[in-house]
Order: sequence, then C-alpha cells, then structure tokens
Amino acid sequence: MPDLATLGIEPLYRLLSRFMALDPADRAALSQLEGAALCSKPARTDIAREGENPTVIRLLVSGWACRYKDLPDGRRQIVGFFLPGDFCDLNVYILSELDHSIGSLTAVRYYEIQPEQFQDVIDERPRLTRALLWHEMVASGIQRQWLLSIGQRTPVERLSHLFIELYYRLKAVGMVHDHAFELPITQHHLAEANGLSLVHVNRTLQEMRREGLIELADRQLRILDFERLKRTAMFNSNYLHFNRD
Amino acid sequence: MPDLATLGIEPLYRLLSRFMALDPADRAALSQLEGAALCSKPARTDIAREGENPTVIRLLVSGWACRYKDLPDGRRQIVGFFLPGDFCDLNVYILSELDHSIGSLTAVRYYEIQPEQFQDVIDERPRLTRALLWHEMVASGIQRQWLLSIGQRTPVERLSHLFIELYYRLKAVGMVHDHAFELPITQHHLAEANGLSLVHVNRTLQEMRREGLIELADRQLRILDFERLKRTAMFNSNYLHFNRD
DNA sequence: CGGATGCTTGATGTATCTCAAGACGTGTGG
DNA sequence: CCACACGTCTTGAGATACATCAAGCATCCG
Repeated sequence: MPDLATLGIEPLYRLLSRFMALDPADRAALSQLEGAALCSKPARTDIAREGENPTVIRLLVSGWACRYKDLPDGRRQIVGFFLPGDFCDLNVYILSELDHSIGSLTAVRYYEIQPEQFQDVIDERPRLTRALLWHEMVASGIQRQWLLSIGQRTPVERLSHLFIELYYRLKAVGMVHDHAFELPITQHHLAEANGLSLVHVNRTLQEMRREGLIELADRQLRILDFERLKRTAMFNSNYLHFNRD
Repeated sequence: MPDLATLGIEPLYRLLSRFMALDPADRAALSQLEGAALCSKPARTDIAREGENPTVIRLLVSGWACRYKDLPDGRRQIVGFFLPGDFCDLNVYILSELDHSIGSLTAVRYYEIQPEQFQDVIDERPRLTRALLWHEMVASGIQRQWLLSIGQRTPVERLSHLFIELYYRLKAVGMVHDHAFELPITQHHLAEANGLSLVHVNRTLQEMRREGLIELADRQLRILDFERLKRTAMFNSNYLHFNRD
C-alpha cells in the first residue's frame, strides 16, 4: 500500500485520465504543480471560511475534505466531498468573496497553488485546459445529483447513491480494492451531507447491512452486491463523464 | 412595459453588468450573438433531454425554463431555474452526453449558438470571458445554496429563500417593480424545486401569506416585508456575487 | 482513571406525505 | 352556446417517516 501523501500529482493525473489520455508533456506540465507549497492540516479543521477572499487554488493530495455551508443557527450542510486529486476551488479566485467554507474531515495534505503559477501550467496546453474544465463540469454534475438525492431519494437510496459515487471516484484514483474502500468519515458527516439526522443515518445503515447491500466497520466500506446497490440507488454513472476505462 | 421577446441580448448585458462594467466594444461583441438562430417553444416542453449529445449553447431571451433531473419511477427534481439572460449550458458541449434535462416552464425564446460562433465573440475579449466565467460560478453557487435549502431549511425558510433569490435575479434583468414580479410557474413546480409535496407547498404559501410575508395571486408575487422575509430565509446575498449596483 | 468521540438503542412527538375530493377558471368541440 | 375536460389551487383525513430527546456502551487517549 503506497503512502498517498507522497504521491504528489499522481491522483490528479489518474483522475484526468478518466476523461482523456494525457501525453507525457501534459504530465510534465502538471508536475510543475509539485513545486507549490504543500500544506498539512489535522482532521476537522477549516481550510477556508465563507466570506474570505480566495487567493489560492487548492489541490488535495491526501485525506478527505468537504465543502460546506452553514446557517447562523448552526445547521450545517455538506455540499460535496473532496477526495485526493480534487481541486477545491479551481476558479473561485475571480470572485471577491467565498460563498462557502472548506473543511478537512481527516488529516489532509494539499498544495496551495498561486493563480499565476497555475496559469503557467495550462498556458499553451489546450488538452490540460480542457481536462480541467471537465473536472469542473463533473463537480457541477455531482452537485446536481446530490440535489436529486436529497430532494427525491429515500434515505436508503440516498446513502446507496453516495456510496456508489464514492466508489467510482475513489476507484479513479486507485483507492478501491475488491469493491471495498476506506470511508474515513463519521455517521455525523454522512448525516450532514444527506440532510438526515445522525440517528436516522445510523438506522438506515443498519437496514442496508441487514439487506446485505454493504458491510461497514472500522472505517472500511465494502459493497457486497454492487448491482443491487446500483439498482437501489437508481444510479446512472453518466454524470461522472468517465469517457475512458 | 417593453416586450421582452424583442430585447435580444439586453437581459444578458444587464446581468453581466452586475459583475463588472462592460465597455461598448464588449457590448458590440455580445450583439453578434443576435445573429444566432432564435427558437421559440411553448410552455412545458423539453428543450434538451438527458443523454443527448450537446452541440449548441442556449441563451434564454424570454420566459422561464428549468434544469431538472428525473428518476426511472417518475420522481423529478428541478435543480435550477433559467431566467431571461441566462445561459443554459455554457460549457457542456465539451461533454459527450448531457447528465440532465432542460425544459421550458412558460413559453420561451432562446438563441441557439454554435460553439465556434461563441468562441468568435469571446476571443480577444478577456473581460467578457471573465464575466461569463462569473456567470458559471454564480450558477454553481446557486446550486450549493439550493442544497443547503433542501437539506437544512424548513419549508417556510426554503420558499422564502427561493423568492428572494428570484427577486435579486429578476431585478438584475429589470423584471422587478416595487418588490413585485411575475412568478409564472405553478405550485407543482415549486414543489419539484424544493423537494416538497404539492399539498405542502400550498399550505406553506398560505402560512407565509398569513404571516404577512408575501402576496401571491394571479402569478404575481409581491414581497410585503422584505427585511423580515430575508431574516426568515437567513438570506445572505454573497453567493450571487453582484459586485456592482 | 476520567473525559472525549463515535456508535447504538428506545421512546415519543410531529412534520410532512399520501389519498381523495371539491371549487374555480379556461379552452375546446359538438 | 353549452357541456365537458383539463389544469390549478384548495381543503380534509389519516398514516408514517423522520426528528428529537435521552441514555448506554465501547474505544481511545492523556
């Protein structure tokens, strides 16, 4: 098991490769990003806060983070997960104020890339530019899918769908083995991401285990019946736009 | 009252102006878009269907449309509204398959713009390019806000928030007068957008009327107590990123 | 040992859905 | 011109899915 913290741009490279084949020159250009400042944060820490003026582009290398929004009275909604290889905020630096927060869920490592440095990398590299645009479009598609889940799917369907989404995204960066992957977040996080109470998430997970859909213990999630889970979630992978593989 | 159907790129121009001042040359460049094919569709018609291969960029000129996703069993979630001046799918043409559908809510008119034609307009116009990127970022911010609404806000808060969002967006294109605007959609649409049942939307609206927050009749929505409605919704306009005005 | 943190379970209340039906307005065809 | 269908809004009754409150237990850690 390789130490992901040492992998640099490898997860990003693997991810973009799901969309289009990149050539060695593209890969070399991406490698320049490894010159950026590498930051580490412990679990449960704010990486950026709503209202701040964004100035850097963050590329997650290891660990899990999330985008979230909260209300004055403390209610909180996780609106997306960041996995290794994900950019947290590719274009927000054109805005004067962040409209959401970013927080680590586990211990994380990420590059803080200056917009100019980033520009240097994609300049004259239309394939890379295209691949990064794709990354943004997928992020947007995932948000739409979450809206469908929270608005219309039942709790079992919702969690099923999320698990399959995570399965595909983690597989793209080589973090799935044998239909199992590490799920390093708490039931509380699952609740905040799915618009459910913690208690209800717990009972829903039990139901899914009873149904033989998943196994979940010690932060390891194993999908026991992939096809049935997909049917339960009414999962259509088109929104991830994985052209290759 | 001007006939909006004749306004061409005027709504778009007004909208982008909320972000940055555009100069006459930018405006002239945008005007080239008026050479594109102008399409008309009646209410309740699909403009694009999930699974299709997107080839054109659509710019809504008049009427309301929506982006939606549906499940095999018929459940449907509206994930966003398109108002005059909005692009429906600025970048999706790089994807091979649409992951959502677009449908008209009222009778609509929109331009169908070829990607190459679009490229000609923004080429060598960094300000326009930037403004259009902003348009995309705002659309993405609105999706996050909807996720927060559906996941955490109560029905009254949810509808309040949506009405204020629509108020600001319609005001930006000059379609609000005296805190009132036309709301040409049905309670059924409000239900599909907010993850609520039709019956519950009806009762929630009654409650809001009883509370003196809004007046809603004959497709006209009037906000009676703007500040209180904002407080009720816990509305923070930062996500619309209107720098000017 | 004491205090976090996370998972689990039970009891209770209620917000919201579902089903069903009626009222009203509008357009359509006989 | 009337009859009828259709879309929209409204109301009532009943069922239930989900939240809330509360507590217990395990594990980890200083």
